[in-house]
Amino acid sequence: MGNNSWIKPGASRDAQREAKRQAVLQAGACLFNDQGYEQTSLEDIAAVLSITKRTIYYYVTSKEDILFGCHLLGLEFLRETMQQSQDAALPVVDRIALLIRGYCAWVSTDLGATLAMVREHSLSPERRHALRASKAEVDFHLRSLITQGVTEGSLRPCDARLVAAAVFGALNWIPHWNRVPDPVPQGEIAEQILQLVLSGMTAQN
Amino acid sequence: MGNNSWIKPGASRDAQREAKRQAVLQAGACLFNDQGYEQTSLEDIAAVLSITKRTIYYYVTSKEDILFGCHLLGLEFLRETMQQSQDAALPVVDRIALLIRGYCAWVSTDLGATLAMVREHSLSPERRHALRASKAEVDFHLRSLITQGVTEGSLRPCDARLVAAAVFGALNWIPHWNRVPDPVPQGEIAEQILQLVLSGMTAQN
DNA sequence: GTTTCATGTAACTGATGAGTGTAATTACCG
DNA sequence: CGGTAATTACACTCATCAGTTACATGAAAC
Repeated sequence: MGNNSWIKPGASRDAQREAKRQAVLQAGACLFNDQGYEQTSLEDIAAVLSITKRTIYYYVTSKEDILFGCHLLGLEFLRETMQQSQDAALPVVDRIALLIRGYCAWVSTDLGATLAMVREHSLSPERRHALRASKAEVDFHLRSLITQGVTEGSLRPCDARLVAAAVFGALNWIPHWNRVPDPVPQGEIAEQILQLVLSGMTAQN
Repeated sequence: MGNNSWIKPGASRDAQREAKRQAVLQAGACLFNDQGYEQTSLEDIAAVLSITKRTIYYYVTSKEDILFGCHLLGLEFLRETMQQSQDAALPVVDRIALLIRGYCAWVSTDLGATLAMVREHSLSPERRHALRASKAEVDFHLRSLITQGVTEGSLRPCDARLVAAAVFGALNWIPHWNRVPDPVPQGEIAEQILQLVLSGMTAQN
């Protein structure tokens, strides 16, 4: 490949192959986010990587494969973040804060943003369902944290489903407005959202 | 047209023409939201209206025209809502509540949801910029309300730009998850979001 | 040093869908 | 009624783009 900076000379062929496959996914994610999935041709992705369309098919079997690959890989990264907030020893509020900060960082990456930016219509029904299930898992995780907080009294009573949807809305919307040029550092966004969803915008008494 | 329930027999030809044009936009918005803009063909829209593709071109000049028409018409409806929250006699918090409730109702309509669901890539640069300007106007409206609240002390100090983005994220995300079957009544969503952004989810002391 | 992997070339297929031309037909307004 | 507006039928062009074929070739592995 043209700018073959990602090739690890010491790695095995399989590892290199996987690294290159992920480079395709990464480039795809970036373009999908910028131009939309439908507006991105495989030639576009090939051009970014300085390879030919034919070579892309050496690593994936279809365009949909790239999109779904982005989703799978993205969700893999998210899973790491989610696990930090599973630590039952921490107070619920801290766990929610961990989740929000982690999700915010994640959705600010290309692979994370793809989950929030590209709609599911271009996937086959099976893959669409699989994807929805994974997303529901994340959603359910926050919901159960909220429910737990309400039960133990640290959170005010609310409809956990709707509040979780609102929080994920605020987070998923980030890549829609925080684009180049001049993106706001992801950490600042996380803190503002955290403050908002934990304490609201109203001044205390 | 097939199901010509929208034809007002008493109306003038021009008024009927405009009514039918809006029926095209409405049908387009509905399909765009359901299937995505790219995945919706003009034949699809024609089929919903029980007319032919050729007839659609009697009312619009291009597919992009339909999308942009949805945006313009949708923004027109939003403007009514926005004006309610302009009433300077009301407390800032009440004005924010009016805006959130109104926006929530609006984004739950087909024409409103299109603004939040369909990305701008399919529009010409000029139209894209015009659209962004209109959206920025709405964004700026909430920002200035927040700034005002912070200045007068009714709202806690915060980055108005980021908080407004978070609120609109929560709102714009609604049509992404609140689909048929089994949609949550729009009013319930508004109340939960209001409570969240005004007071947060943490229990008071 | 030869075999397998990786990539390029370049033309090709096939499907899809936007948008048009034209003539004929139907509805309806004055 | 007569004329104009609205709509259909339908064949057609044109562009784009995913995915393929077949062959050549360079590079790394063993």
